[in-house]
Amino acid sequence: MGRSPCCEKAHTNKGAWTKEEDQLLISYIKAHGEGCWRSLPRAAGLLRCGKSCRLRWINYLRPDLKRGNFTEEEDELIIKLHGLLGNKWSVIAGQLPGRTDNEIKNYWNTHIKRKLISRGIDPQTHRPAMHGSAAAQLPTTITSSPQLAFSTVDVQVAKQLPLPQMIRSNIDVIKKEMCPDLNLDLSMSLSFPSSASSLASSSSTSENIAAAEPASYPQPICLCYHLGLPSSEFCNCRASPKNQHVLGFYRPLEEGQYTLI
DNA sequence: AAGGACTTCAACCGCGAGCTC
DNA sequence: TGAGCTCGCGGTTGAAGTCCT
Repeated sequence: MGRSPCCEKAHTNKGAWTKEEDQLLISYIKAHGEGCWRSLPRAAGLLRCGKSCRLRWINYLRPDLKRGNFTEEEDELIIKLHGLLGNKWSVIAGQLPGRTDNEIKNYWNTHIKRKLISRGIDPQTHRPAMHGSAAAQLPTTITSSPQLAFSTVDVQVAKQLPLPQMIRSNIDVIKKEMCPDLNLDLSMSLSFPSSASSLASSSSTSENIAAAEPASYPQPICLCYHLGLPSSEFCNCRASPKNQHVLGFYRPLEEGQYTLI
């Protein structure tokens, strides 16, 4: 029944890693690859627990890590993703190649929080900082609380998927588990009638009908753009075949093929 | 130069999900 | 079926470095 403990805590080192320990870990992983963290320390000749080895490798020793300061673009992307996802550091890190969740979490706490506060923005809600009754009067809806909507993120899957697929994955979970009857079609449009004829039935003036001509509609607006995501990287929005004034979020299938979600 | 205050970030801790036996 | 284990996550800590007086 069960298994033996992952390590003998009494015989493991703790605290800062030495160069020798780093070298042992690097050489072992180079030779054998990442694998069973439980058996790695003994196999590599390290007096550390597997958890500590994993952390050291992931956060510090991995060769694909990007060292150095965060760029302005990375800053802004972190802020936007945090607004969408909340403290899902691993998911956010998945969108920033070469950065770790620990690094982003530290950077958020030491730099970005302060930056947002200096802009007059509450770092938790991403809203203008307010005090007292003004803050209390704000509505608290699901749409104003993205952290809630993403609370059931399958992090394992999300970390490996591009952002649009991750959103799709969460929508599936929310549909199935939370609100099976809820229509979560991720399409949006401005609040104008779906056709001139329908408008004609509700209004008898020719001026209104003329004003509703499709040619006079404004360009459709994309939610991804509104969120500030770089279109080339994440956005696959297309106009709906049913209504050219509605932008739907499309999941990429193969080169040039998309499916509306 | 000294030492106290503040900042940074690597590492630890505890927990939950999922897996194994 | 359920106890126990592994893995990975987010929150927290504390040593080391930097700034300020």
